[in-house]
Amino acid sequence: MATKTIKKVRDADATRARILAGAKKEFAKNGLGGGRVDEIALRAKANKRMIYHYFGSKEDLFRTVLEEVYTDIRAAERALELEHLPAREALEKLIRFTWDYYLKNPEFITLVNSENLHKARHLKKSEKIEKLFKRFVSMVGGLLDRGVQEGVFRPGIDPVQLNITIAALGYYYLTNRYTGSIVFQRDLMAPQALEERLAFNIETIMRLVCVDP
Amino acid sequence: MATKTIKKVRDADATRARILAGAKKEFAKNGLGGGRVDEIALRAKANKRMIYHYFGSKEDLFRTVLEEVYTDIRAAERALELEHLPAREALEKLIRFTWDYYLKNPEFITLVNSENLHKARHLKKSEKIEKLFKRFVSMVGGLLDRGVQEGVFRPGIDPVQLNITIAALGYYYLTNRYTGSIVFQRDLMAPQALEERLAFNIETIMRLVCVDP
DNA sequence: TAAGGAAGTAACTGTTTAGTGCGTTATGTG
DNA sequence: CACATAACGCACTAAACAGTTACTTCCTTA
Repeated sequence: MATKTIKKVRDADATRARILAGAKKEFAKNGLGGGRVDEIALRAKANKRMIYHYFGSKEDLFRTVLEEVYTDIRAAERALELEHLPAREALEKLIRFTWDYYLKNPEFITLVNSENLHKARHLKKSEKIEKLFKRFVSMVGGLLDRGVQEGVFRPGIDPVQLNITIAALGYYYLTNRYTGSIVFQRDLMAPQALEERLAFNIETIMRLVCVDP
Repeated sequence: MATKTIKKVRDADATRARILAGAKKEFAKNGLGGGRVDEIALRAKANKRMIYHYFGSKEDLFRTVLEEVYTDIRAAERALELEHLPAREALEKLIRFTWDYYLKNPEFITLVNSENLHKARHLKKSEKIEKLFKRFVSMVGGLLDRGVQEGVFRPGIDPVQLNITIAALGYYYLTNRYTGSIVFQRDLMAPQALEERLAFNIETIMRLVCVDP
């Protein structure tokens, strides 16, 4: 059966994409320092030479992976279209989304951690990131203003602090899932524990933001 | 001048301690995967052979470093003696302490991150950790109960969830200081920014816990 | 359809790495 | 003082590593 997208024996785009996906997995699992180029080639079913052909170096490959994951999460956030919801509903939806995204994309957290271990030196070289976030912060700022007008949110809350707080509540719990399960002696990843935590996070933010929580 | 503690040319305890301190720095800076044993020997002004003599392997050295930093933070927490303060004051003191400790001991955060990247496989082998935390959780539990009796805290708050939340608010901000400063386009580590964040964290927790915030 | 460039490969290089074998030197003890 | 033991250091190994050389194979297009 002939299809429009014939599977080529040689396909630059597909190979590049496989390498990127392989790199994401490998770096997420072992960090930048612990990640192995040979292992990435293996995962991507590509020759190691191709990695250097398409990405130049291990560090540049890591930078590209980072750009991709940041672009992805912001795109998913934009797709929520929070502008069309009442402020309170929109806020709860954002909290739920952030939690679910971290839960379903654990590599996002480990990659960001790895980048911070390296003092964000790869992100510094990236040009496309800053614009991405400006839009996001102003969206949350608009959401807060709208809530104040509706009479449901307290005025004077900094959108950046709120963003950080929403992220923090989910991120910390999930990035420390392993040590946390040991020191607190309970399975933090059990379905019920996850539900409880999300409810706790929503309550924490609502009490912080709402006039009448 | 003769002193009680003569500086010996050969001093097993001192060498062991220097290695441990060097390892803490190196692992904190580069993670377990990126940390180099040769570099640890250099930092510790010890021969690499001694590392294997005292600690057996790189992994066991990492485990020992982890045990040390967890023991240290819990010891500092105990020294707060929160039992002797009114509940509300005690809670605020705990929030401030957590923030300050992360700020002054940034290696704690990076080491814990590294351990979580490796799914806590070193902590799993450690025996002294669990007891350490049991005491801590029950202390916070007692604090919450006391606050309820005093009529200042809401009843029914899970001490583990509260612990996680207090830690999360500081930890996330500080572990993501580098990427955060880029994406939010403000210096998250500026003295004023740090003050503002601590105040925001205290408000978040107080609104969550207190009857009349 | 032929040519030229791009996609892809295997085998290599020089270096770095965790870990060791074995000899040397200081130190507490009888 | 002697001597056993523990502290220490040199110089090595085998493997792993990021990156490269030199080559072959396929695909596009003129």
